[in-house]
Amino acid sequence: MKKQKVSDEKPGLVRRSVCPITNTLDILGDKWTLLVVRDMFLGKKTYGEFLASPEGIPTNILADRLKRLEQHGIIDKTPYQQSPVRYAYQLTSKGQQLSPVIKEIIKWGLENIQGTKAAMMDRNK
Amino acid sequence: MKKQKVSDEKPGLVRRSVCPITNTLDILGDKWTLLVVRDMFLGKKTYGEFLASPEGIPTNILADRLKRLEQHGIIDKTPYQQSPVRYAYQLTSKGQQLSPVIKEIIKWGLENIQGTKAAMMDRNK
DNA sequence: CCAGTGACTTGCAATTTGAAAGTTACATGC
DNA sequence: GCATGTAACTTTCAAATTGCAAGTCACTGG
Repeated sequence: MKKQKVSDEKPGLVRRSVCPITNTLDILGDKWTLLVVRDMFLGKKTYGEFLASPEGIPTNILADRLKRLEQHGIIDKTPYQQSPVRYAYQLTSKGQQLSPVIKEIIKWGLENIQGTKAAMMDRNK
Repeated sequence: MKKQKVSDEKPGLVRRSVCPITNTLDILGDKWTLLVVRDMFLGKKTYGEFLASPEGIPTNILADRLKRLEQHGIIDKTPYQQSPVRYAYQLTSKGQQLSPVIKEIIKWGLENIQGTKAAMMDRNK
């Protein structure tokens, strides 16, 4: 029932439990993070492309989530041009391994929430 | 019989998009909701049992999440005794269908977050 | 009558969210 | 040269949500 500090790791990190679900939720458990990951599976790469998604993520939230995903090694950021510098984000292998999670969430949503559509998950659309 | 879904849009419902991921996150996308679902897969049934989990969910959050899960038809609540009345929560079939989602999250967590352990997901513990 | 238990509800401070506006660094058109 | 545009953020601040603690309610058992 006690929250434990992780002995060897990053100072400041408080682990709620050793449960893999709990620890995954501490990284991905909110309304926006997985939508950014979804967009990257759909081939989107830039800040502007993420902003353009239909859900309308606020700019400050997007910046924060990109930073956190990067810190957790789920995505990485590289400049794809200089003058002016522009960045491309992409999934690391850790991020790509989220594919089965995303897939099962899509499946559950389509089967259990009326009005959801698979169409938008089509990459060439 | 349980009450049937209405085909009309619910009055308070604001849909961010038709994406199944988005709509799933609007129900389950936070740090606590899936932990309650996890506990139910582990056989826990009562308010007190959920409270006793190692993450230490606050009482008001637990009450709120149980209410929301019930409203979304993912769990249901029945009195298992009278005088004083005591309630048991259980997953509906909609809730049980979350099993593959949970399974993939556990898998990702175990493979990608150091210090997580499968042990606690054993039912007879 | 009093303590204890299970299932909540309430109060309130702290944290997080989100809408909008501002910033930085260039590029292009007039 | 200057205004406008664009991409990628950062800042501000009110509103909403979270989380700790305490309180409530309906009993039971001693």
